[in-house]
Amino acid sequence: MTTPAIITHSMNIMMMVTRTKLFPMTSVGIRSTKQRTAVSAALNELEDFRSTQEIHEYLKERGDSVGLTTVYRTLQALSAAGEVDVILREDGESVYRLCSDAHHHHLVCRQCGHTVEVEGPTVERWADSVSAEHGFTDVSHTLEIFGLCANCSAVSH
Amino acid sequence: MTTPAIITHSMNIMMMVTRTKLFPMTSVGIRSTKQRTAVSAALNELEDFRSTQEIHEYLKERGDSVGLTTVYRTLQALSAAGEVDVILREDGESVYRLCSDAHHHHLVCRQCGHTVEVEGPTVERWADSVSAEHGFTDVSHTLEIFGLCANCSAVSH
DNA sequence: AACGAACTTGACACTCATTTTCATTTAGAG
DNA sequence: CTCTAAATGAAAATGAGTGTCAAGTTCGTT
Ligand SMILES: [Mn+2]
Ligand SMILES: [Mn+2]
Ligand SMILES: [Zn+2]
Ligand SMILES: [Zn+2]
Repeated sequence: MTTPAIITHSMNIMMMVTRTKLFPMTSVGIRSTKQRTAVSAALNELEDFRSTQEIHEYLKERGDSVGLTTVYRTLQALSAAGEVDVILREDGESVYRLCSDAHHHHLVCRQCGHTVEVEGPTVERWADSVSAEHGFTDVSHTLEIFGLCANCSAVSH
Repeated sequence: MTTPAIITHSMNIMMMVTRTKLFPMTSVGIRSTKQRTAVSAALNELEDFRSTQEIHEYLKERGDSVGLTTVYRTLQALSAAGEVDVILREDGESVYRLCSDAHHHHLVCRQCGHTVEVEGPTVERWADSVSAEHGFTDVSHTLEIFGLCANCSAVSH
């Protein structure tokens, strides 16, 4: 009953297609450029959260060199548009990842960066009710779980 | 049935006493200095999360001038020792606060900084179980709720 | 296909929180 | 009191992110 490799591969392809997000050029005045396309492509290929500098480096190695300033601007625009998720690493650096559309949180390996999306309807309700109890409005929350993934746990004995 | 001012004052004193935490000088080689005492005193007086620079400024106005580098070092040592809580503001700057001992999270006003400690046993269990399901070990989590406190909500109509 | 206004890019200078360096001062054990 | 490891703080360095602006590109219009 093991999942055949071929199926896993197809699933990966499906996931990539599902994850594809382009720079939001829908509204007037927003233009499609090869730099924005390259950044979107990089996010599409990278599985885990990456910093602006890492994505810039990735593009350079890949051949699609894009100015660092442009990578900063593009990632910020994508996150402002809600097309990518951002989290602050413990050192305060912002890292980006192309995620699914639904509201979710992350389980992040602090060793290798491996990321799993997780949902918790109970947590959402708790956050809403505790906010309301204290009269807070216009609330948002951040919730991330850091640890060692199964792989990294095994490696370190 | 309004709480008399005198009682409120006593309660504040009690809270201050309860909240008091000094720099951890228990282990050998750790010394008690007037700078560390001053930083602990400032944390004791400040209610909300404050940045290193804000605490440095507060000490200057207060008369207990301490070098900025020393304030950085002291706050980092206190947070490493678990004596104070630290959270990353959305701009990536670290802010510190003297909190209660028990594990808890925060409801933070993004306008005025007013902070409320909140607990959520359900959330803790959820975080543990979802981590276990994915084989993660050595997990920790961050969870903060940002919004506008009742006061700030009222002010902005 | 050519035009041109608005948008975009990227090299470079700059900001500012945090870290490093290191000469000087200080806590506290003996 | 003396001595020395620990601590301080002024100054320089670091580095992620931002502002500037001349040059390049996109795309609707002609
Ligand atoms: Mn949530
Ligand atoms: Mn918790
Ligand atoms: Zn891992
Ligand atoms: Zn407020």
